[in-house]
Amino acid sequence: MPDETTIHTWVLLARAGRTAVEAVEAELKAAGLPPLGWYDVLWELERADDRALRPFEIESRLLLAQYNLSRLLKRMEAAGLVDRRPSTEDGRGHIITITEAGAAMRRRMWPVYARAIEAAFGARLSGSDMLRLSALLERVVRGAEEA
Amino acid sequence: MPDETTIHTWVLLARAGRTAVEAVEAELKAAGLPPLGWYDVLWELERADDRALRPFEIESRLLLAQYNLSRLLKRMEAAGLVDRRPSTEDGRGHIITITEAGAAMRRRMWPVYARAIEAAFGARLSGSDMLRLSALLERVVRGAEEA
DNA sequence: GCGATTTACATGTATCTGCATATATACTAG
DNA sequence: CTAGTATATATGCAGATACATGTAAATCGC
Repeated sequence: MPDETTIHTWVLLARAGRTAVEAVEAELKAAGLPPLGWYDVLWELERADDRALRPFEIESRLLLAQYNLSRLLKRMEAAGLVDRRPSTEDGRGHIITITEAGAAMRRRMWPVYARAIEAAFGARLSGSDMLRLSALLERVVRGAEEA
Repeated sequence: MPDETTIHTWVLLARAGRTAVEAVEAELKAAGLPPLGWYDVLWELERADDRALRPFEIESRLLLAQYNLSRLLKRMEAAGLVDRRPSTEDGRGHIITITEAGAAMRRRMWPVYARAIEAAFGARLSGSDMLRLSALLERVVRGAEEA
């Protein structure tokens, strides 16, 4: 059973994660831009080999539920930010690529995203504290991956 | 603009918070219990004076959107876990109290919740690291409250 | 090389959330 | 007082999410 400190820290972690994301989402929305999930997909695609990924690859990288990603990609395709073509190697599979409009959208989102991170989060900790936090969270996240 | 470490830490924070919550939600669901939000409301009520709070008080303590809480309370009332009566002091207001069934539900949820925290989170950090993480998150959360 | 299982992805349906707005009461200025 | 504004709560509607399940192709066991 967890001790008091662990419980308190867990609650803080949940709250800090939620408010951090909400702050960024609010800025994106205020700027008339799509939500964070769209950015994540665009970014994964842009840095992938050939700017292309299979849905199941995006799913595992972003820890999204399969049905959730399926519909997210449908919306992004409808918005013209990604393209979809059947995989030649795997008859079940699709290949998702980022369009030029998708890359442009990601470039428009980034400064808003970055400024929101700095304002809602970066400004609150010194560089060395940020490194300490990073190291601790890294261990929390890595532990979760195993399970 | 944020530096690389800040961005990386922000992403870790968002991911750690989300997976931490999801791990607990999954355990609650597997045990046939209501989601975390219900627990939070029950807990706030139980530790409040007279085990009663106005909706707007719950809202500010849990950082919930007003319309979201309104509907959450409706569901919990339908499930018999809370009671609602009009406020005598404020004609606009309601007073929410926890029922005996609500208190019993919270007691049933707690061990599942606690075990999930320990497994998904507590076991990954030593006691002293947990204290360090707590102190850092505290500063992140406090900063967010100001804004 | 064929049935059984697994993997990749989609979708119907129910529930939840967000947004805008409604309703009613309280407060405040003059 | 009264008009205007602010606060407390609810709700119609649209969009997003969760769950269960469907479809199709790949892989595995024998």
